[in-house]
Amino acid sequence: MSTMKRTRVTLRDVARRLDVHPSTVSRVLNPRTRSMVADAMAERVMEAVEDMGYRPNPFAYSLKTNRSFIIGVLIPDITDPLFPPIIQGVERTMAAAGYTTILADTDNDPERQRVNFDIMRERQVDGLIIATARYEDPVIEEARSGDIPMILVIRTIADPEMPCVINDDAHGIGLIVSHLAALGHRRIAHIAGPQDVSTARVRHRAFEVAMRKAGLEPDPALIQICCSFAEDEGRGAASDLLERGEKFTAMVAANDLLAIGCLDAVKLFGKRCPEDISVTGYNDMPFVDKIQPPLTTVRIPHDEMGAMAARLLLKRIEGDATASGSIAIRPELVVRESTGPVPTA
Amino acid sequence: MSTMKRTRVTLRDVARRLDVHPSTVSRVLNPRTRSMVADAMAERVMEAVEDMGYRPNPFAYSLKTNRSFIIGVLIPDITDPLFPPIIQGVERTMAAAGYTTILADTDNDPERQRVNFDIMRERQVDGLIIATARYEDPVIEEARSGDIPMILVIRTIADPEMPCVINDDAHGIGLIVSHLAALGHRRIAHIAGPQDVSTARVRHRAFEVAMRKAGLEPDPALIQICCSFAEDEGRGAASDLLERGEKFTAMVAANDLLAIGCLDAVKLFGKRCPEDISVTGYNDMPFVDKIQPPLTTVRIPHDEMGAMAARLLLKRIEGDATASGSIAIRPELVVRESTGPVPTA
DNA sequence: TGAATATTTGCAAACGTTTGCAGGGTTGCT
DNA sequence: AGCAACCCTGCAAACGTTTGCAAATATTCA
Repeated sequence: MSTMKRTRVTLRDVARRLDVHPSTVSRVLNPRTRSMVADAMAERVMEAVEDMGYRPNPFAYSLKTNRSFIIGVLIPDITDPLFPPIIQGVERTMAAAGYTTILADTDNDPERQRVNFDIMRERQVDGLIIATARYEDPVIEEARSGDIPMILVIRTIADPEMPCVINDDAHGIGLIVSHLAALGHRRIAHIAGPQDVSTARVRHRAFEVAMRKAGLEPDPALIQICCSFAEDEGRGAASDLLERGEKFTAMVAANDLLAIGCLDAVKLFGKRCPEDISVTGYNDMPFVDKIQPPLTTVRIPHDEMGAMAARLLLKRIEGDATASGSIAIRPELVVRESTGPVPTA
Repeated sequence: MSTMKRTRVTLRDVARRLDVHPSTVSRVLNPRTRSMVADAMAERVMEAVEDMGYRPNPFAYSLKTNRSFIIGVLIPDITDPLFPPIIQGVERTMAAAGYTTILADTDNDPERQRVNFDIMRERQVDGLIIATARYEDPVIEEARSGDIPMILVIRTIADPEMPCVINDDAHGIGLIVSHLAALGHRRIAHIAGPQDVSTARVRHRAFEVAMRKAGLEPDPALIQICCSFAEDEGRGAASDLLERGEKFTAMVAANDLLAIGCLDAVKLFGKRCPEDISVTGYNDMPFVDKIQPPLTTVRIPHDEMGAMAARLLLKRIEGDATASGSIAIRPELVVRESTGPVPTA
């Protein structure tokens, strides 16, 4: 075996060695055309392919067929613990189906979202999984009519026709609110997320309807809207509430990161959680059971959602355009120590 | 503007429109050959390119040039909070340089590492950033002689010639041990990581030399070796120690995840941290300051390391093969509340 | 002015596949 | 035996670029 394998072995090389035409080799290798060639020949071909260590050139293939077997994933911020499990779910099921995943982190910036979207388009990805959707998202809207299949995950857009894999936010918030109501809380604050992303928006609405359903009137003074799903935003919003001297015994944060910020604020103002104020999160992200106090939150199976989105996308790519339909997963409540009975004031 | 843009516009299309040869257009677009064509012509070409919305076909380009402008990243487990910042660092600097990043999660499995490595090879990546190296790693060893540039990050292999971006583990462990020694600890346990990865191995050795340098003799009975960097491994190892009734006042875990497991075990056995036993981690991963008690650990700038690895790789890809050399970053100690003075027994 | 040289563009052959079409050889059927 | 039907394989034209070489034109210089 020569150590100088200058150039990779090509379809033509193996054809030459067998003294057949390249197309024959090609046909043997392609399952769809495999049956066109005689078994004996196929046998010989496979042997030579094996022996020579032939590997198809993906560029030539893609150039010819316009299929890249690459799918793109758009993530708002990969350091947010929410997203790695999703990526993992996507990557696994895609890899199993023979696809490679290319990743772009948009840093929560619509401008970078657009740029990355274009890059993926130029790379001719076979499909796109998007976790960066804003509620009204021009990039996605205008790309919909395009030729490239895409699935939203976690966040969706205004148009209900858009295929997506999300969780049932209304249900999740319902669980939280009735949990708190059952503990006797009546004055409950809501630390809402950025209203241009669907999850934050829906959770906000859901909070109000859940309150009413529990026989409580949501107080506008107790609703704070944050600009992003970040810890310090949560801290700021909760501090605001506390500073203004608002009266409340529980805070429903739109996500775990915000909730952690709230916890900070509670400590900062010399209050205790849950004795003075209960706090809840959303997502049950990793390690949220290790913080002090362990956070009551809502669990979403993020990896599973990634996998589902991938499967949905595969169906679309493989032409089953009818196989549309979105999926909304039912989250479950996980009660820990950040919620407790309302203080007997 | 027709809404039916059936097929993307090609180099030939814009050439035809200008009544020039495709090669001319190609030359205008390529910075290296740009000077070959007259300015006036170049002007016209650019205009047409702009106007027709021409985008080069990456497959054709790659097929011709054997350059993919794709780099691969091999990660052992993307849900380990250690790695997202690295990925982010890599992705950002690569994107800025015009490269796309493809990601593979090997799930800590050598077999999957090999498979993913091969896939990337077949995809003709221009370079590889590898965070999955084991100390003796046949896959990497045998790929070294290959044509494809690669940089290790975080973990390295036995051969010191291999280019990598790591942290100075010996220094980091030194900081930890002298911190504990200064607090009066004399019987210090070490919860080591899997010895087939360089970080765990080096930290283990470093622990012993740091102990001696502090005038203490490391007790083999106080050294536990875990099979993976996982929480439950840490819990198991620490429980073992406690169950055996070993006497010690501090535990140096090889990383934060193991440390969290240790903390669990301490609680489980009715001890308090840091009053009874001090615990330290390594990495200063996100949220480790929020757990109870906030963890004393060693900080590594993961995103920065990702970026450095990317820059190093770019240099190699761009032919500056001389620009080798590895980088070892000096970590810093961050003291929180999981370490305290030795209990006055 | 004429030859040498420099500048600009065109030509055509790749790069490694896929695939419609056609031809040659077998087989089956009447 | 003759014809149709089939099965297998080869042929050649793509796919959209890049690039060495040649040709044509413009410039320089003595």
